[in-house]
Amino acid sequence: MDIVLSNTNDTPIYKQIYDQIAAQIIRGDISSDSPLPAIRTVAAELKISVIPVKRAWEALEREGFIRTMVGKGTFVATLTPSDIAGKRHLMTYEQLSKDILFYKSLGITYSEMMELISKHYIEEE
Amino acid sequence: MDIVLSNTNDTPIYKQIYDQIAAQIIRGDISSDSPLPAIRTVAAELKISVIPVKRAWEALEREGFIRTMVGKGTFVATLTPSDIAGKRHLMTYEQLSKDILFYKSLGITYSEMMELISKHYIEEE
Amino acid sequence: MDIVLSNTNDTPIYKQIYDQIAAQIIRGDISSDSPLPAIRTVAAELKISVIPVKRAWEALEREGFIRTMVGKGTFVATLTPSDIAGKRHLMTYEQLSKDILFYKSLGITYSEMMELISKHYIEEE
Amino acid sequence: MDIVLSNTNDTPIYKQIYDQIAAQIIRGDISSDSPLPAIRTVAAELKISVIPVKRAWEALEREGFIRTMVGKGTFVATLTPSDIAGKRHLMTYEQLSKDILFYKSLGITYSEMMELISKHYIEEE
DNA sequence: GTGGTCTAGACCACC
DNA sequence: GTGGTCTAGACCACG
Repeated sequence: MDIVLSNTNDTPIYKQIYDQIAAQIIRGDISSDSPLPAIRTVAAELKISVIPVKRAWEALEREGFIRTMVGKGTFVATLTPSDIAGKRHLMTYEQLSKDILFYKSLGITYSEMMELISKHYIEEE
Repeated sequence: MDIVLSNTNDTPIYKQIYDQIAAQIIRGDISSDSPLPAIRTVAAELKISVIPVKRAWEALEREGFIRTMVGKGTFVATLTPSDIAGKRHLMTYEQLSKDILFYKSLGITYSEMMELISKHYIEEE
Repeated sequence: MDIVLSNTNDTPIYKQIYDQIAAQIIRGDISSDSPLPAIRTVAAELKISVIPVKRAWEALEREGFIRTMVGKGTFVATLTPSDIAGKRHLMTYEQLSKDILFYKSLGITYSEMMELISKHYIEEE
Repeated sequence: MDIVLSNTNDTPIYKQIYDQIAAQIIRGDISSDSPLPAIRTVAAELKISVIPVKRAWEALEREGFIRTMVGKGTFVATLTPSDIAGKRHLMTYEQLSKDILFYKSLGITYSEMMELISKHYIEEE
């Protein structure tokens, strides 16, 4: 479980956990059907309460990333490549459309956008 | 005052107002020194309380977009083109870097990103 | 009437007028019994409404700086040197005690205060 | 939380709270990272609405005195001595320069000023 | 439990 | 008329 939490960030803790696990599944860092650590273990490792971890797990289950088997633990769902592609699309689409609208509303043109993206992608490598 | 509020959106009302007015000033839709409608007028038009309007106005003043004269009203600040460019940069930069990090964490490559942007820019025209 | 108004300042206009005229009387720039310009004249010169000028005049009269003679105009009151000393004391005392309390609450010591004052008095000459 | 509110004072409640908390942090009466009471607790203790308390907290956060963690509470920021010195300077400088200008406009000389300060500092001890 | 936001109404100072 | 501040109450998200 490679999870890094940030306090300076205003993103809620449960969301940070959700995003990072979802990303790891989408990227294939965690493979289908592999077991996830127990909620309490994660909470202890991250030195936080179990509540946000539980909320993240619930969200992951709701979105089909993981499945819980009572008494046995939680496991990454059985995902086909097309499942993963679909989920990846889902996670990018919503935020992206919000952002694009925002940038367009500021009068950012397509070419300016392209330039900004390139710059950031290169800058941060 | 072209302001459109969304309830389905989880963005707070005052932030929606702030973003839209700031965008209008940045785009030049509202010119320097022109008066803004009274906060109570805006509140009435949008059928909301004065509080979120007031909060938006306060934020706009804090960021130098407008200036308030008690008893006289609020006015767009006197902004030079470079002022505007600076504010535009400020409003895009922070959000963008957050977003880029998010997309990269999902394993989105540079070319995929470019593709997504193009698609959205074209799609929504 | 040497009056300079500031919009950037959050001090109300009527108070700015009041303060400046009172200061001119205290300093002796305007002598006892000399006539003040008509309210409308001042308003026109300062390019503001008559209302704040009127409020300033009322405050000046209330504090004994000027007296109004209906149909004849307003005049600086007849002030003895000790009257002036008293008024000067009045205008400094209230603000000063507020300020001192504020600076003391921030843990500013007497010697620090002295140093700051010296610095500002010299700096701004 | 030693906060004393004044009704006779024309300073808004939220400003009084802000000033006093900021002063306590600057003086070191409240140490870095220590928790502040819940805004609703403070509101109840002071027998006022949560609004002015919230506004004070927001201003304190904006100025870097405290940091808020939703669901956990608010805490004094982690401040180095030089941070504190900087904030102290900031809070004194602006007000002082305003005051000095005011007193100078009344014809108060440097030596008179010094005398007044001494008198007040001694008087109120 | 915590903070974040909003409503509906009120009173005040300033122009 | 304008903005500035406050109350008393409510509902929500987060931990």
